[in-house]
Amino acid sequence: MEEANRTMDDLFVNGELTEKQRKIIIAAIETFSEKGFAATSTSEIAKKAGVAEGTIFKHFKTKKDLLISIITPIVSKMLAPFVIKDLYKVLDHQYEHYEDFLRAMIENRIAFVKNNTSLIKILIQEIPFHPELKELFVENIGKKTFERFCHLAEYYQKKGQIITIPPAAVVRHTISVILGYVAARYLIFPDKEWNDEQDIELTMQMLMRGLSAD
Amino acid sequence: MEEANRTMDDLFVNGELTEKQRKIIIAAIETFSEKGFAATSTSEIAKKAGVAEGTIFKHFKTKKDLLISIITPIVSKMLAPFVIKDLYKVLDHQYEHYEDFLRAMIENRIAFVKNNTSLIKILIQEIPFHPELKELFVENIGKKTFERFCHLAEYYQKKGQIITIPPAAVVRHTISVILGYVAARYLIFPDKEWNDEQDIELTMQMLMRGLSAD
Amino acid sequence: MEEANRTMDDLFVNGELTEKQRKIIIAAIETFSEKGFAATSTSEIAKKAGVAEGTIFKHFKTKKDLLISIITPIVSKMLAPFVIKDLYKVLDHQYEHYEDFLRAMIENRIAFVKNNTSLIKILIQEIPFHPELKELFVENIGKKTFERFCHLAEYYQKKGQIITIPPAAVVRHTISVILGYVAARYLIFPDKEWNDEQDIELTMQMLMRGLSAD
Amino acid sequence: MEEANRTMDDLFVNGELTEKQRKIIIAAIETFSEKGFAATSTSEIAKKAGVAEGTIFKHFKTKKDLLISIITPIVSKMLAPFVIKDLYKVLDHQYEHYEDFLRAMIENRIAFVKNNTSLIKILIQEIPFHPELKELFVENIGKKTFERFCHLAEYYQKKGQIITIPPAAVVRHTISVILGYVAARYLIFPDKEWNDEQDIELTMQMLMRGLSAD
DNA sequence: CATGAATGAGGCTTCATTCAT
DNA sequence: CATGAATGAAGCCTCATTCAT
Repeated sequence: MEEANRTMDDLFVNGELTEKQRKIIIAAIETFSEKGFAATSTSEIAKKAGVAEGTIFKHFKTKKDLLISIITPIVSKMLAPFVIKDLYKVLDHQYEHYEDFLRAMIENRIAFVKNNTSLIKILIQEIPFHPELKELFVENIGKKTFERFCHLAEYYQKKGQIITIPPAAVVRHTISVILGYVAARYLIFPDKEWNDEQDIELTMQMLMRGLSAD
Repeated sequence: MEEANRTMDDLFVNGELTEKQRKIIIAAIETFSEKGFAATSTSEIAKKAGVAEGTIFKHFKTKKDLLISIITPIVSKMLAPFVIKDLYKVLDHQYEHYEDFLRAMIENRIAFVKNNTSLIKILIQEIPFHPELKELFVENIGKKTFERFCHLAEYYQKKGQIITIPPAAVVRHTISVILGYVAARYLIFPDKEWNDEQDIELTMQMLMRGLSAD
Repeated sequence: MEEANRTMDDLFVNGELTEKQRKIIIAAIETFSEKGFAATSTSEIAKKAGVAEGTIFKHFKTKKDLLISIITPIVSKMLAPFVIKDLYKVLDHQYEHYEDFLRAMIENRIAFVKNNTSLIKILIQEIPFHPELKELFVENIGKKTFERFCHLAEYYQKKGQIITIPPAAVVRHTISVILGYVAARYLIFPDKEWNDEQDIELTMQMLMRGLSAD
Repeated sequence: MEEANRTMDDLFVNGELTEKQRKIIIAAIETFSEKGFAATSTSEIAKKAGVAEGTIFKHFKTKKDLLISIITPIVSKMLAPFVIKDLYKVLDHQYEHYEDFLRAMIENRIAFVKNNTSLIKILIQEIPFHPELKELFVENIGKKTFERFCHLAEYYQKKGQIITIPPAAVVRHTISVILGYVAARYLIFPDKEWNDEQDIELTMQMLMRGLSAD
């Protein structure tokens, strides 16, 4: 596990996981994200984790169970609560402008993606093939987060800062732009040379111009 | 095969494929996109194609060969030339405004995604795990297409229509917004109720405001 | 087919074999002797022979049939009759001494092995696994040839040239020595450097000393 | 496994082989020697060994691995050291005459062949098709053993007991005669009626007469 | 708790053989 | 006569999972 995935430890260390369980999960994350869930064998995970094959099944009834044990925390404990907390904070702090909020947001998201590359890759790869995961994701991110975000958008619309079109459209556009940048930067072409500060700045400009009232 | 994948037939029918080969490819596309490459068994494909398992291997040396035979055409024959031709057309027709170009573009892309949902899903899912595919993709789309797109952006910048920031940023932003919309609409939440015309209109507005000079 | 297997052509050309049949047989001999019967696929033979897979089965009902069609001639048409004719010649010509007979014999056998390396390899490899072949061989070589050889030995024993022990023992010993040399020279270590003339001379000496009366 | 292969147990029992591994090896030896390596299926071996097919591959990475695990011990642990030890013994004990040495030798070899018929059959059958095996064999037997044997021959030549021709020729001849007898007796016609004592005696006589000085 | 030998179902692939053209 | 597409049985091997130690 490289530097990049620092949060992972936070996710899986503090819990009531034993040392072996942690090793298994770490190994599984690494391998799943490299080769995909279906192409990863439990024996490979066992070897990489330094445990016996049987040990995996003592802790995770099934290979799929292991996948779910990996994905659930990101979705339900990390993404959702994270965002939600932030959103509350946002509403409390009352960022004066949508732009301020977005800047906080984008920083936040970038940090998250940076620290969880492997996990996010797994999430993206496996969601389409596992209905439970999809539901988990849609319910948490798709519904709760999206809804709150919409309220926020409305709030800034009422303040006259951003155009008054259906807030859902604002939100989707905002997410498109941010995720588009983050995905290109960290998932698709992580090895290209990037000028992070400038790129973010430009992206913010284009996004804000597109949304600002007037 | 549902309605949605109409272009597929264009891709795999006209060629010098025999009936059986076509059936195999169709079945493979369907299954790969539903369950993923690694989780699909050749026996399953054979059954769905109404063919003996051995027949698959008479036509495709390897299971992976089958995957490549499916993906190569979308990447090299469809996406790239498609876009490139369009870009030429664009330069010939001399769309007066970047917006006109974008509207043509977006329509074009939407049609393409609509008709090739399965293939695109496979492409997205499998690229991370197959270096050859990744290279194929990067070389064709990432390089050629992106470059031409940049030239276009510059052209409209010189005409004073869009902000003068590095054209690459303009292009990335444009792609983000378009792909973000298309992905959400056709790949991630195809079953949500959408108001296509309005959504596209709004997206275009936000995009154009973000990019227009002044 | 290299120089070494010249007789093969004699064996399979003159017969009523069509061109295709000959090509198939030549290809089969080459491959069988290189990789063994069981490890050779009919498709490989077809490719090497430049014919369609089906063509093989038009001419040889079965893969095994092809093997038998290859081996039978060496055993029944070549080895046996060859030897037998020679033996008659021997008895006619009335080689004065057993040694003269042996020298003729050894030359004869060496030429035979040299020209039929591939075929003999196949013969040796496959006989143990195919009872019909074994019987074919035992009947023709083991019985007929051996018997005649014994009569000859007796003949020279009566002439007082070789020791009077059971002729079968004389024959077996003679064959051991000759085959031992030939096998080492042409089958087992064909690539070692050999001093043919001297080696044969010495072998003959040791053999003759061992057998000569007194 | 019949009586005949008693030594096999010595070869494969004492090692650190588990019971299952032993069963697999025994079954493999039996089947390989009966039908040949290529014509033997792993499922057949499993069935005969009373083991699941997968178990074979837990212990031997590959079918070929199984073959090598069978052959290596005969070549490297049995033949070579056996002979070599004997040769030392020979030189220590200082057999007075080459004949004494040969008698010891022939007895020794016969016992070996008797107890390892199956293994030797496999060895002979498979060496031509597996370069690694060939090298293994040539290196151990062909080189080391042959060389030592030559020194011995020289030794008896100097003692004036056997003819002074190149020792290599003496050795090859000796081996021809002994192997010729042993092969005929135990491998080719094991079912013929043999008069062992007399046959050996006669063979020895012919061999010795052929080699003795004067 | 942990191990790893054992399992047998199933995966990919090859093969001898058939048959319509 | 020849072809080669098609077959399905069988081959080698991998895998998730179990269980006795």
